[in-house]
Amino acid sequence: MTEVNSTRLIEYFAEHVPISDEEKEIIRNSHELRHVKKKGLLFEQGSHCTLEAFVLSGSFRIFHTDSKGNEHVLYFAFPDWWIGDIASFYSGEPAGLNAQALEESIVLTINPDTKEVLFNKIPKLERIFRIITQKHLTVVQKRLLLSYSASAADRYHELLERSPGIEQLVPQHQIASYLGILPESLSRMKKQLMRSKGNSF
Amino acid sequence: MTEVNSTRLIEYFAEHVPISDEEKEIIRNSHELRHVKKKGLLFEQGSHCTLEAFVLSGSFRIFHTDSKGNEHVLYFAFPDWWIGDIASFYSGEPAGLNAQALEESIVLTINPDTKEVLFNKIPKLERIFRIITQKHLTVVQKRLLLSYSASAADRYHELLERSPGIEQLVPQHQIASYLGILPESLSRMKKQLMRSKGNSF
DNA sequence: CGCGACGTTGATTTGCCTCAACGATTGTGG
DNA sequence: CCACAATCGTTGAGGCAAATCAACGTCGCG
Repeated sequence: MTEVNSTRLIEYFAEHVPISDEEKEIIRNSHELRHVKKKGLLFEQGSHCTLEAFVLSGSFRIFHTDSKGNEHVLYFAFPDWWIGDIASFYSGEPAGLNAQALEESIVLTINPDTKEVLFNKIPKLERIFRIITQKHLTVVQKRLLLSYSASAADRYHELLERSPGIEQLVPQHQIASYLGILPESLSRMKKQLMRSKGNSF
Repeated sequence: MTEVNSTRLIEYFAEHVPISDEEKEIIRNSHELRHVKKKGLLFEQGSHCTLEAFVLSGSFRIFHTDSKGNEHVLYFAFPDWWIGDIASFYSGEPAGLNAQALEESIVLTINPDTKEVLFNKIPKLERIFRIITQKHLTVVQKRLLLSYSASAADRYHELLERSPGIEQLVPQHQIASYLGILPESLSRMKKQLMRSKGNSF
């Protein structure tokens, strides 16, 4: 079972660099299969985040709860995505993020020590994670700049372009949270957009 | 001359992983020393960003100009920082960022092809850049969440804590730009802060 | 000196928040 | 299988932080 499900992760790595059979075995043995129930938490703010997870099936929201108790979605994760709290994972500090399953989900997890061993055994994996992290960084940088320069409506359109079909996958109030606005505001915004779009016919 | 100045970069790498004399030579030969005049641009929005630069002396602002012509500072860079437009550097797409020297500055630059060769010759450098990128990512993620959850005043305090002395290094209107607000708003905010702080004595 | 860059202040507007109430839908325990 | 609660989206009234537009003083510098 585990072997079967690790297959997707191996394929994923192999898309970046060639992986030998021996290395595949090492990768398989470094990860653990884990089921997460709907609304189940993979890691939690305040506790040490001791895992990074590769999503095999299902979906997650990674969010932060601020001092006023409000939740802010940092990103959503779907199959082939990695989730984790990098700062906590590598430093041992308490996590600043939560990862919650939006539905019944299956992931492959790895802990910090095992990941370090894995990097030592297969150094070329460092390259893959460098590239993944760079891609993630460019997206977050773009979102930061948009949060300064663009209206909520513009950010909404940017999200829809970058993640088509997102509206069918996550409830609207969580999209609002991702955009940094309240559900009420998104609801009003959509009404406005419908009106101006509708009028143009 | 070049050798002398490359020293800091070698030291910087050596803080992460051991570097042999032979490798030092490779690193030296991969980078070019470059002087940048005050207000000079290291790379520019719309053109392919063909360099990453390690700051030896001076300082930079990395900013984006939006469709309305407004500039937004993504970050400031000081000695020991890397600057570049990752997306453009690796993909060849037009850059979305500008890098401008705030003062007379000196950097070491590397181009994409040379960097790839460098990674092949010294694979353990991948690890260093993975770690650098991760650190950068955590900072940007935190700023993104703060832009949603915190007031401009809170973001201002966060900046001062994370970069003490920044006010002596960068003009106030550029700090406002970094915070995502207008210079007028920062000015008013500081007056307010002075008042409430002053009153507590 | 004169010009441009920078910071300040004022008056007004606006995008989004806050608080509150209310249907519709989902799901769940009795 | 129904009854009730929870979740989700919508709508309204009012408020606030920051933007906008405009004017003005100061400083540094070619």
